[in-house]
Amino acid sequence: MSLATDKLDDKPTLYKQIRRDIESRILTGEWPPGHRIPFEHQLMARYRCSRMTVNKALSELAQADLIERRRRAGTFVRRPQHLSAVLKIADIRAEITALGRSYGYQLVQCTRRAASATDRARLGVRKTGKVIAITCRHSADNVPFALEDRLIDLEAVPEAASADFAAEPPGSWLLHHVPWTEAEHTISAVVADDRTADALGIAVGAPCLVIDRYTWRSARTLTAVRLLYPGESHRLVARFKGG
Amino acid sequence: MSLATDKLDDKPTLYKQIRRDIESRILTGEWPPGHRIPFEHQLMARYRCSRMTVNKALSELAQADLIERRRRAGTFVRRPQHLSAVLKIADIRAEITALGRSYGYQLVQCTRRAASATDRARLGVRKTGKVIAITCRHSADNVPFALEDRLIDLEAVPEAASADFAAEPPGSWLLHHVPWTEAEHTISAVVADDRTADALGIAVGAPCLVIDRYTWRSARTLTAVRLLYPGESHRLVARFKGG
DNA sequence: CACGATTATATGTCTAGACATATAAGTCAA
DNA sequence: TTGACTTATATGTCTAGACATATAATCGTG
Repeated sequence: MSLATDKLDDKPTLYKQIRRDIESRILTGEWPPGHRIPFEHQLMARYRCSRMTVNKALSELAQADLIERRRRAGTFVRRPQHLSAVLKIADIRAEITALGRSYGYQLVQCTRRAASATDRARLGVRKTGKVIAITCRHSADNVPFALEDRLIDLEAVPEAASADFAAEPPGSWLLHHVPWTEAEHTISAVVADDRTADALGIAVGAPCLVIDRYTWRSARTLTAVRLLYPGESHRLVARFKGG
Repeated sequence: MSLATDKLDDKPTLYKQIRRDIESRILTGEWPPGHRIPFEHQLMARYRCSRMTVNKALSELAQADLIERRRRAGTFVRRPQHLSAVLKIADIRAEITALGRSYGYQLVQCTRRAASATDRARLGVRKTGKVIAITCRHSADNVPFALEDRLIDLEAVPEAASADFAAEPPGSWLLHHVPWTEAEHTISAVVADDRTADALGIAVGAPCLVIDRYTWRSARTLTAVRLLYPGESHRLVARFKGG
């Protein structure tokens, strides 16, 4: 699962910018599966570079299975490749709409506070600063899909103070407004406590799949999020080809 | 995480041959982790090609995290990465030893029987044939690591009849004796039932991470396996870099 | 010896071409 | 209509250069 490769604090190079631009359009759903990406010669013109530079960006996206390239036909956005896609997508809205289901969002709670000891541990910061704590729920076809519990470091992401998380899911907002250099996902399992069970409409003690995601920009934690999926219903699927 | 390798029937191109040669030396252990692979200019000379061709091969291997490239220092074989290991490796023994822990294996049950309706559904076959059902436990440093529940279709894998699953874990045996063309992993969460709790030494009702893996050879299911990992202890970690 | 400055070198990116090749689309005949 | 043939075109691979940049090694100095 080699996902992307390069730190953002690298000197941005042209091919990485091209790759990023395209990847971002795909991951946000702006270019849905099946969409044909501009031809290499069009990208050459847009970015005023040689074909090899465009080709390098597209080749890497193809190697990551984000796009499919067909001679004479062009380059197309692939359907999400299961696990890697699920793990890559930082945006549940895109995940749900990619499944062809209707997306719903409810903000449960959003508070701004000085970082508690727990918050600081979670974000890996020492200094006490302000944080935003968000709890919200994502649903697919009006059925609860995932419960999100997020902490945003306001020192690292001051712009978040002015975002309206009642209108836009924090994942989407961050993806569009905040560049990051590194992310880590951890998958585990827990049983639902009262609050989780209530929010997801499942029984207390029912299994939940957990994805913890930490996002950094140059060694500084921007946000920590825990996503809880009803364990029996939601599945991460990865399909491989052997040799 | 592109596990998908290039088709064998591709016209072999030079950069692919270079990539394959190097990959093969790494995977066979001929070039162990830390080994410095030849410099680009040496590979240029060996393959009589331009640097861009060598560079393309090496870049792809680097994107796949098989090698690490450092300016001025050279290119080095990387240690196997964790998530890709978990998802790629069809063999828990390799997974545990890759973590530097001691591997233990206990066969709990191994029966050979005519496929029940449940078995047939799980394997996706219609005809009633013989199957082998295996339950076994893997441990790391003498602590239960995973419980395995496997079904092997004896029609599709007749050689399995003569394997000794008391001596060798079925995953290892299959990996070494049976070629496959496709595999699918599904990750979900459940709570431990009596039997699972007992086998893994955890409480009934404790969360477990589940990996279901199906393996096919040309549309024919060879084996279906469910792996249960104690949910709090075992974690699948994926780390990404942004661009 | 310790440490800062310099240098050599391997990789990183990029160009402006070239020819190869798969294939969608168009053409034409049965 | 259908099948066979042709053509146009987008991607696939490759070259022989160029300059940039990080850093291991070396050198020099206190």
